[in-house]
Order: sequence, then C-alpha cells, then structure tokens
Amino acid sequence: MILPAINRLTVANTLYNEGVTEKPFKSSITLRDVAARAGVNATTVSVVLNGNRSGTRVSAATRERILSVASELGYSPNMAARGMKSRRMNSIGVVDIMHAKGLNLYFLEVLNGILEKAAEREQNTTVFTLSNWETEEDKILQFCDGRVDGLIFVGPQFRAEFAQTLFRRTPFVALHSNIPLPVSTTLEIDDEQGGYLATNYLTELGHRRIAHLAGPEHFSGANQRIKGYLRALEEAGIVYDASLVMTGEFDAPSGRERAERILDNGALRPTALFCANDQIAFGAMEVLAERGVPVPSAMSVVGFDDSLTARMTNPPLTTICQPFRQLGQHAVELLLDQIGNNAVNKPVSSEETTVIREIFPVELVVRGSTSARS
Amino acid sequence: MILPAINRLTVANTLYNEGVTEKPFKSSITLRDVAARAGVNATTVSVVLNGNRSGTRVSAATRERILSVASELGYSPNMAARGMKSRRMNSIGVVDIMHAKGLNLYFLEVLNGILEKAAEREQNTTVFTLSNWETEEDKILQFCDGRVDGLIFVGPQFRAEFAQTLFRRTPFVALHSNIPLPVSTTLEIDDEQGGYLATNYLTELGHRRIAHLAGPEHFSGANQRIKGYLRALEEAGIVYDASLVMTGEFDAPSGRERAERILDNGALRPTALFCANDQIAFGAMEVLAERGVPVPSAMSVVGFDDSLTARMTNPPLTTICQPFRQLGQHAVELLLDQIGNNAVNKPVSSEETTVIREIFPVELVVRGSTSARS
DNA sequence: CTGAAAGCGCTTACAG
DNA sequence: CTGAAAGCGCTTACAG
Repeated sequence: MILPAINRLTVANTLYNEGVTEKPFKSSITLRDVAARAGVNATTVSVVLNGNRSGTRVSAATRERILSVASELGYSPNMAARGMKSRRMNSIGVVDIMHAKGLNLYFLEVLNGILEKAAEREQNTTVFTLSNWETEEDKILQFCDGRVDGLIFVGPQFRAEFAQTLFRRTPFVALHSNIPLPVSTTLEIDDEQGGYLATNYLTELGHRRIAHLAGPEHFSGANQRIKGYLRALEEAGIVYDASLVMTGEFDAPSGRERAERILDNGALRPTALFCANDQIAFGAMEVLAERGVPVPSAMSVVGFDDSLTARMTNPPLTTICQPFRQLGQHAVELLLDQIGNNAVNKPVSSEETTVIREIFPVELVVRGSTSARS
Repeated sequence: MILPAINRLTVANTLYNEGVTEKPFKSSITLRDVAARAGVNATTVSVVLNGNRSGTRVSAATRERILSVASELGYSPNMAARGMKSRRMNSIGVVDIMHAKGLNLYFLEVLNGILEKAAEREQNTTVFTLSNWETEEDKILQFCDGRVDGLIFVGPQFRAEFAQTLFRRTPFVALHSNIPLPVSTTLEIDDEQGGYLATNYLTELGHRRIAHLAGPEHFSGANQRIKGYLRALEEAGIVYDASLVMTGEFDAPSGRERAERILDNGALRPTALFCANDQIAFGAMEVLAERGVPVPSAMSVVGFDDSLTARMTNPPLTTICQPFRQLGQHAVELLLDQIGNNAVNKPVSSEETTVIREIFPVELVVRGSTSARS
C-alpha cells in the first residue's frame, strides 16, 4: 500500500476511510489497528510481534497474516507504552555538565565510546545536560523518570550524601568522579601513574628542572597527577621546587598564561613542561612558538589525555594516553550489568549489592614534542 | 525522611512498612503513593504538580500538603506514562551513521550545538545510530516509536521515496542531506560559495595553479564546492586543468595520498591546495612537512569546515568556516517549530504544510597556511 | 474545591 | 490455538 505523500494526516484518513481505524487524525498505527485488520485479538498480535513463546502458541497462518498486516501498515510498537509494562526502555542516560562556553571535547570523546557500545548492545542513548552539579540535584533525580534504565555520569561532582539518594533511585555509573563515592560503580583512570610516567620520561631524558602546569586544586585527578610528578622527581633524586608547580584551569588560555609567566620569570627557566592535559600543553606551545622558544630543542612538552588534537599539533605532542573511548564503552557495560541485576522482577537483596571501583591503566605516547636535555 | 542507604529496595520496604505503599519491592514512587499519603485523589495530585489551572482549582492547604508530601517522598513523574497521554516526550532524536572507525568529529560538533539548544529549550536528546542509511530504513521508522517527538538527521542519504514515508510518520529535519529531499525541512550550507571564497582568495594572492583535493564524487556538497572552485578560476581568467581536481575521501589518509601524488608528479607542481575539508588539508600538510615543502611559502593550503582542529595545526589553517554548532542549534529550532505545528490536538491541514529549505552562509577565515605566490 | 472513571498503547497472567 | 481482562502511571474530560 503506497500512499501519496502529503502530510501525516493523509495516512490516518486513508486508514479511516478503509475502515481500518476507528478515528481519523490518528497519528500512529497501534496494536489494535493491526489486530483489527488481521481479524485477531491484540494479545495475539503482541505475542507474535514479541516472539514470546510465539512459535508454540500461534498457528503459522495467523502468524503470517499478522506479520504481513503489521508490515503493510508500517506498524511499530510504542516504546513508551511497552516500557510501562516491561520496565525496560532499552535506553541509557548520559549526564554531563555544560559550561557557558559549551561542551568540551573531553565529554564528546567519552560520549563517542558510549554511543558505540550502546549501539552494539542495541540501547539508545539519551543525553541530559546540567549547568551545575551541586545546585541541580533535583534535576538529576528527575532524570530517573522512566525514560532511561540507568545513568552514566561523566565527571560528576556529587556530595556523598546525594550519591546515596541517587543509589536508591537508579542504577548508575560515575566516570571520573571528582570525589570518591561511597555507594556506586565508579570508573577512573590511574592519574598518579600517568603523572609519574610523564615526569619519569622527562627525567630519563636528562631534564632536572621540570615545571608542572597542573589542573584545578580541588580536582582529585589533578592532585593525583601532582603526586605522580613528585614520585618521579624523588626517584630521580631531584629536589622539589614548589615554584615549579602551577595550578590553573584545564584549558588552553590557562596554559598560555602560565607559559608566559614562566618565560617572563627570567632566571632558572625550566627545560621541560609537564602539562596536566593536552589543552594546557597546546596553549603553552602557542606561547613558546610566539616567543621563539623551539620545541623540543629548547623546551620539551608533555601533555595528558591523548585527545583527538594531540597528534595535530606541530610538533605532535608527547602525552599520556587516557583511553576515552574505551572508558565510555566500559561504562556502558558496567551500567548494563547493574541494570540487569536490578530488574524489577528480580530484586537484589542488600547483601548482593557490590560497590565496584575500576581503575583504567594509562600509558605514555612518545611523539615529537620531547627530546633529551641539550 | 532520611533513609539509610543500602540499596533501592530499602526505600520501597520502608514505605511499605509505614503503610504508604501497598507493595514492597516497588522500585519507584508513583502518583498514587503521593495521593495516598496526602489523603487526596490522584487527580488532585496530578493537577497540582502540573500547574494546570491549579491556582483556582485546589485549596492552598491541600496544595501545600501535596507539594510537601511529593518532595518528602522524592516523587518524580514517570515520563513514559505522561508521554502516553500528552503525546509529548519533550525529547528529540538525533540520527547519525556510525562507521567501523567510529563517529566522526563533524557529527560531534553538530551534536554539540544540538545538545546546547535542546538543553536551552528543556528538551532531552536521544541519539540513534545507524550503520547504513539505505539498508536500515526500517530501523529509522522504528525510531518514531513514542520516545521522541521528532528527529534530526545528520548527513542523511535517503531515497526520495523514503523521505516521503518518513514525512508521514514524524516531524523531522535533515541537516546536510546528500540528496535534495522533496518533502521536509532541510538545512544546508552554501557549499558553492565556500568553494568560491576559498579559491578566489588564492587567486587574489596571485596563485594560478591551484589543485583541488575534492570530496567523494556522489556527494552533492562536494560537487558544489567544485563548482565554486571553477567559478573562481573562471573569474580570474585561469584555464581549468582537469588533472588538478582530485576526488577522494573526506579524511586525512586520503589527503596524504593525494598530496603524495601531487609531489611525485614532478612537473608543474601547483602552488596552492584547496582541500574540500580540514581533514584532507591536515593529511596533505603532514606530507608537505615530511617532504620539506614549507607552508605557506612554497605551498599555500586552504581547508573547509573550520573544525575544532583547524586552529591547532602548525601553521594554523586558513579555511572556510561552516558553523557546525549554529547549524545544530538551528536544526533544533526548526524541528521544535514543526513539532509544535503537528501537535495531535491541532493537526495541520495539507495546505499548511510548508517545505522549508534553509541555506546557511559560510565565510573565509584567514590564518597562517596561506600567503602570496612567491 | 475535589473525586470517580475512562483511556493512552502496550504486556501478561488467566481462561477457555 | 486464541481471547477477555487487568494493569503499568499518568492526564483529562466530566460529575458532584
């Protein structure tokens, strides 16, 4: 049945005129429409379409007829209605924060992995955006409203108490949580080891005066990276110089500003920069290029993240690879496990509840922005 | 009422023991629970919570009580159930294709704009991923299943006939459609003008031999860019040399491969490259750097897109700015307009149906990868 | 000012 | 092998 295209009403009216549906202006075909036209009960249609023990239950002839009517009418089940009964929407929620300047590349890279794995597992992904983690707790609670089966939080900053409230409401996974969460599944990376690997590589190249352009002070990940930096220095027998650790934002302007301060400082310029993320490194490298300080010959630079842009700088950036896509993918699997365990019909007892904390390894990726101290 | 955190069952059991709910193991608080505890009918709760003419209808005291009980129990309405009645899920769907190698940066940048605008308009965004536009038409039809109010397609490749079928099923907007769609709202950019601006800038710099590393042959956008290239050449009185237009994929490896062919070709090397997107330009610039051909002194390079990475290359890339974020944002607005017009209670007549085709302007962004012919 | 009833489109016991 | 009925959690006429 090929209908002429005019608008969505046409199909409804045609079906009405043919006696298939009871009312005109009905925007979508329902189970009852299919049942009516196939001359059977809605139950039968439902059973056939869901493949539920349908092989045994329904005669081949009826089955055939229903299937052909369904495809003829272009029927597709209403997932909202189905979800109400089955308690499964086959859809996961991703919660991120949106700053005034928009989303960040970091989130998009993780989302990429989430979307890939979700597609593979035949789940849809719904993105919820927040403007502030702490003042919008109510909003977060409302995301558990029957549209999604569970939530993935990307870089959340929760109060511990709120994490508990949330835990009672929905299955969730926290990725790169900025505070340790008492009850939940959290997925992190080994920030300390990353800081160590980056700094250690520089000390092995002979650098002794290594500045660290760190992240914001209250971020646990940023602090772990500093710890790794300190461990590598200590191992190399280098005395810690507090003036070489400069905290700041995780972005390029902040990298620029700190690089300028270092260059303007005259005396005792460092020979290497370990930047707490690639954006900071990029900002710093811009300044170095502008001031005529060649990288890596006069200044080695190491980043952190191995984001999409790391290999596009010139020289390409040596950095710590944090596997964003795999992190996103793994978060989906952890969430799906939880959702499966918490199905309404098979509630878990409190003893079964396990708190999972996974830490992903990181690795050093050597490119062109580093060289031996000259 | 602060409950100890153990797991989701605890809250349900507590409410059961207190006599608030009828069954234990009930995962979420419903309207009836609130009504029961507030000693009113579900209707009243619904009316109060929806703000529907509630001011006049319900006494201040009842209202207060309901509100406080709702917040005490942490009630939030089930959107699936609500959506079934109201026919609005306040959620839009975004459909993209996922290649074996994952999503592309282009999609993520557009998605960024979509998410921003959707958040602003208090809509959620659900991402559906496809692996092939043409073989998965059925799957697309199933996205209109009551979970979303409309769909945005990013770079779709539809059969015209399918677009018509879809049009009868759901409001939708096609962004960067690769074929002209007969019925729908489409949003495009001025590819021809972009090709012209890029090439014209090069001719004005004195370049006469300008290669064009084009996109795939069957893409209408890529072909428009070629047209713009030709128009600029003609205007500058430059005879068209077919060997200088090389089609290929929209990615860096393809840019590399074509740049190598150009350099290996010996005779009559061009002095400028107009690349059909930034990725191609990036691949080409890598080869130029490797072969010791300085940019821009020995070879000017222009890209297309002004993607996030354009300013990270060295030298930063001169390119045509295609406003991805704004495109995504605008697509949301166009879709929301359509959804509003097609509300079930106020069906549009066929005369009201308008086919909208919007074309966004593009502009040249001059950075460091171009200079006058030496 | 408030409640009883019907219904959105499904699924899942339960009958026959 | 198939159907009638109840119910998922809401909203919206319609009564009182």
